[in-house]
Amino acid sequence: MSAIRHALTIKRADDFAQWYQAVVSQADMAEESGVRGCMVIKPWGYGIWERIQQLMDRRIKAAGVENCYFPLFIPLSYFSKEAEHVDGFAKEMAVVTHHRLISDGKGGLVPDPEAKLEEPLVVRPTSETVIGAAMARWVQSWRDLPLLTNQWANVVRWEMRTRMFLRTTEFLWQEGHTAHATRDDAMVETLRALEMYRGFAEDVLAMPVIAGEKPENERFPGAEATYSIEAMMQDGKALQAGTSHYLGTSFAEAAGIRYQDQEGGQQLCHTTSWGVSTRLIGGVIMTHGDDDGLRVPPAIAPWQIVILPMLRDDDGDGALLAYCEELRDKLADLIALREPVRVLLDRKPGKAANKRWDWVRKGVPIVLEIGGRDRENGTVSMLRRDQLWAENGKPNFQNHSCDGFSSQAPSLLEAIQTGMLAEAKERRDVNITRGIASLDALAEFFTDANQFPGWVEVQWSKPTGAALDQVVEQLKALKLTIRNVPMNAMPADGSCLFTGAPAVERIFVARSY
RNA sequence: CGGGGAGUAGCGCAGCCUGGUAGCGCAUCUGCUUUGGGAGCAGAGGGUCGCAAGUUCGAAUCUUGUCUCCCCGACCA
Repeated sequence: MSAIRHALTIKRADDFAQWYQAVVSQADMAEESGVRGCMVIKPWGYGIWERIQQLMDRRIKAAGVENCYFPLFIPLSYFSKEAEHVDGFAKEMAVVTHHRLISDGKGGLVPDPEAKLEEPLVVRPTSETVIGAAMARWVQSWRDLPLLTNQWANVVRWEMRTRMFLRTTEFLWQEGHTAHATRDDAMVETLRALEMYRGFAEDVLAMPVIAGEKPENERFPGAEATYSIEAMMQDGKALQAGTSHYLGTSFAEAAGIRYQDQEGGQQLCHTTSWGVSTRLIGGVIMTHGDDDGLRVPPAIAPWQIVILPMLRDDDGDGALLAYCEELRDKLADLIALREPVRVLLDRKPGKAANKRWDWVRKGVPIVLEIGGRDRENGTVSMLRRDQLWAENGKPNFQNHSCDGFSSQAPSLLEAIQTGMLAEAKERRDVNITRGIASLDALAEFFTDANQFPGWVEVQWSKPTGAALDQVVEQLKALKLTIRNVPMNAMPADGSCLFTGAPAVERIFVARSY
């Protein structure tokens, strides 16, 4: 085993943070941009995002939600209409104050004082306010409801500490915004979006998640209820991978989103918002990556199968390439995971054995290396990314007849997809601990010696206000946070870990990103 | 935003303390030999040392400022 020469030099177990960065760069997903906290997303990383976008967009539209696009700039005054909302975001907003530059006389440029904006524009950190203003125009009658909109956009939050894909200053996301006649309708939509995210994470990203409600202290600024999906990373930390908010009527009140009901009265709308971002890619890395780099679930792999011809710069190359092209065309006609198979014939110069490791680091599900002998015998030499190493410590190549491989390719890709989910699910389940009943026992469990503690499910009495603040402080001392209250948990049957009062529900407690 | 570390060739680094106009490995290019599994030998190209001021005859090296990245903390939908 120790003879294995891994494709990365840093291992997960040695330094998870460094390993994460190595995957991002070695898989050629993204790089630094020179702009604080902002990244350049390279073709492989962006290709994964495009797959996520495409499949998520399909689900959004299937729910009757329509795409729109709203401005990047939001007048500052829009924010001041909702007090909690502005408090939540004030500290991290980029502000545009001028619209022209002039020479500073020293060869540089400075904002022209003459060109100061009357009202500063905020670069959107999220679009509730500007979309709310539009909704106020679009909704007049009960017949206009529900109003179901979504936008794919970039947003900016001036975070103090950034990490590629997980928390960048600018990030890409989708934000759904809906308006409804009643609280019940809005809650149904909030939970529909949550369930959409849960299903997407598991079926598409092969990333098991816990869907649940966030505690009061973790709510979106201005929301009445916030729900999240939480995924467990391989270091045992939790990643909030998507959120859905029931906003009540406070945003409707701030923006004036009202409708006339069937009795002729004016009513405030109940609104929701929900989003997932490029952070999902960080989740995929930390769920599926290994000591050889990324592993991309087939559903979101820009290329699912890469063919590497073993060219020798001689007369045989033409026939070999023709053989590979024929195979590529055949595979591209197949359907796997309900879409045409995405197969690349990599004709770039270089030895197949070298290019193989680039694709391993990128995490392509299947690599086919094909040489002259394969062409003569009608075979392919296959390497599965999820079964990379043979017991002898060498790459685990498997030989198939060309026809045999083609006929199996769709089911193979589907098996890799479900296998990755099963593996991640098992790892998550064995790293959830139950039965810890006191704060001391919790502290004991999360000692520094326990390198991969995972999550703990505890029971609590759901304190609010100052009592909740105290709980949050106690957890903070242990570097812990409440992740969420899982939707489908067993009913509580014990006492509160924090207060000793009878417990009312179960919550997950963990370290988090 | 506080504490610590770092920015020198595409990538990874040495040189800096004790100023004298730049070096190693990988990658790249050329040639030859190899080649069914991350090739070998020989040769070559490539850097205003993050940026800006200052000290100096002279700055990668010393001083100050600034930008960016990494780690820890605070913050964080």
